[in-house]
Amino acid sequence: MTTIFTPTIQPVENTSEKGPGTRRRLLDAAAELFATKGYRNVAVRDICEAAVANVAAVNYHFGGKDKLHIAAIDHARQRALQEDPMPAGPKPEGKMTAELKLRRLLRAMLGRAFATGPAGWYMQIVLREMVDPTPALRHALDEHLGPHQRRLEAIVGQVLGEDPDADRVKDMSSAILATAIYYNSCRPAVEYLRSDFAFNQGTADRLTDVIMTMVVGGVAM
Amino acid sequence: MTTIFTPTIQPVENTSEKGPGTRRRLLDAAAELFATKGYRNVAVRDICEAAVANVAAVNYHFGGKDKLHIAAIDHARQRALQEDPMPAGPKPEGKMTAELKLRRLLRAMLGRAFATGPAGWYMQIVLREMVDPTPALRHALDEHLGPHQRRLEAIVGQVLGEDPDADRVKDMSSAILATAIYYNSCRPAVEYLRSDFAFNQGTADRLTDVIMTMVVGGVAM
DNA sequence: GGTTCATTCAAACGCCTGTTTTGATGAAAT
DNA sequence: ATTTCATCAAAACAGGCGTTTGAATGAACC
Repeated sequence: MTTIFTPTIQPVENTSEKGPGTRRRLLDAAAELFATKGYRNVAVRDICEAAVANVAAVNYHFGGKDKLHIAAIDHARQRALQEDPMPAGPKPEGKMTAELKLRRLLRAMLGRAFATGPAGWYMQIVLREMVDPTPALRHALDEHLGPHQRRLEAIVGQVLGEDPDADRVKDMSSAILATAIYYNSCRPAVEYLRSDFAFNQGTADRLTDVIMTMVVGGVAM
Repeated sequence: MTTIFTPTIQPVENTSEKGPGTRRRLLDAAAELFATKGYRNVAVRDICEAAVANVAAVNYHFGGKDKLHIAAIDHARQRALQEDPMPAGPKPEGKMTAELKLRRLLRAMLGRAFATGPAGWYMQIVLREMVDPTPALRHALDEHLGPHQRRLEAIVGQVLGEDPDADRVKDMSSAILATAIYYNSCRPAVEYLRSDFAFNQGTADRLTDVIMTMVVGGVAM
């Protein structure tokens, strides 16, 4: 029984020339489509067409649409981190005030919520999981959104000078997350309700200011 | 050509005994299922089974799943208003302070976002339209969420003492709406992220306080 | 009794979905 | 030269979907 020891041969992922391999093209196409249209609104055939691959490729490389979904979530984070390594990074956060830390994290969240292209896929695909859960919900919360939310709560706790487990801290953190979700997942509705609303980085700056004044205003009770 | 004048005979909607007619049962079942599971996650067969009706009934009475969806949205408002006529009603709002008006509106939004049963269907079904638009999006925004949002912006404008069209007013109003959407549309994720979170009216009270302190704190700049 | 007509029903239709099958391809190993 | 094996591709598959069909029902009206 040598088969047990065959190391499932990681196929070297085509480090040669002639562009990325099929597996990588599927991950890119899936991440983009899942992020922009949502898991249930994207057919496997759409992904394969976008990736210039055969319909059977998804099942061959990933074992099913759901497995590809989970892989695409992790892949989206890698793409986002290599394009925009801003948050979570061991930045010069050491001596920043809590308020500045919060401002930077909030700005990064909104920046990604507004971003188009690979940098925006990650947040879009994870936030979609919250508003319309799929079998990948637990993975997204355990590996991605959960840790992020705890980091947010820790900073908000510092700003408010309260225990990170206090209801008030968690409620305010949720309000911040909620705003990111809103602009990220309700984009068509926002564009219809506020026709003058511009989804650009300047707006992200303005919203950062508004929310920061609300949070630090909330400190004064 | 007498046919022109036939009044499309409103079938009296079965005012007699033996329970509501098929059309009404379909509307109730559709409103509940669309609210709890979402338009795309509910099959016409599910609705008909819940309404104890034949599969063809939806097309006979409404002309298609999409038409039933729009009718169910309007029906859900009627059900909500007759169960809980709180918001929008010509209450003694005349002499209230702007802050109190806002508190009452916010409390009503959160109450409905948390509500289970017919009173909660309306907000759930409309907010779902924002995070996962369907062909009924324009109807939901024009007839339901749009007017509500303008009312919210008017009150926030009064609280902040600014023009209701100012960006700051609209941004804060959006943050309030975003919070309602969050607790309403991300319920499974919230329950997983905050296992101690209770979806009850007491929590709605607490959240009302938190958000109010953030908004009025934001006044002080 | 006969006619009309809104309503209900079982069955089927056509389409789209994710998945599987079967065989071809081509480079690497023997 | 032959075998091996990961990869790809075309076709078919089974199931679910929204919708349509055509007949049966049954009360209202002449």
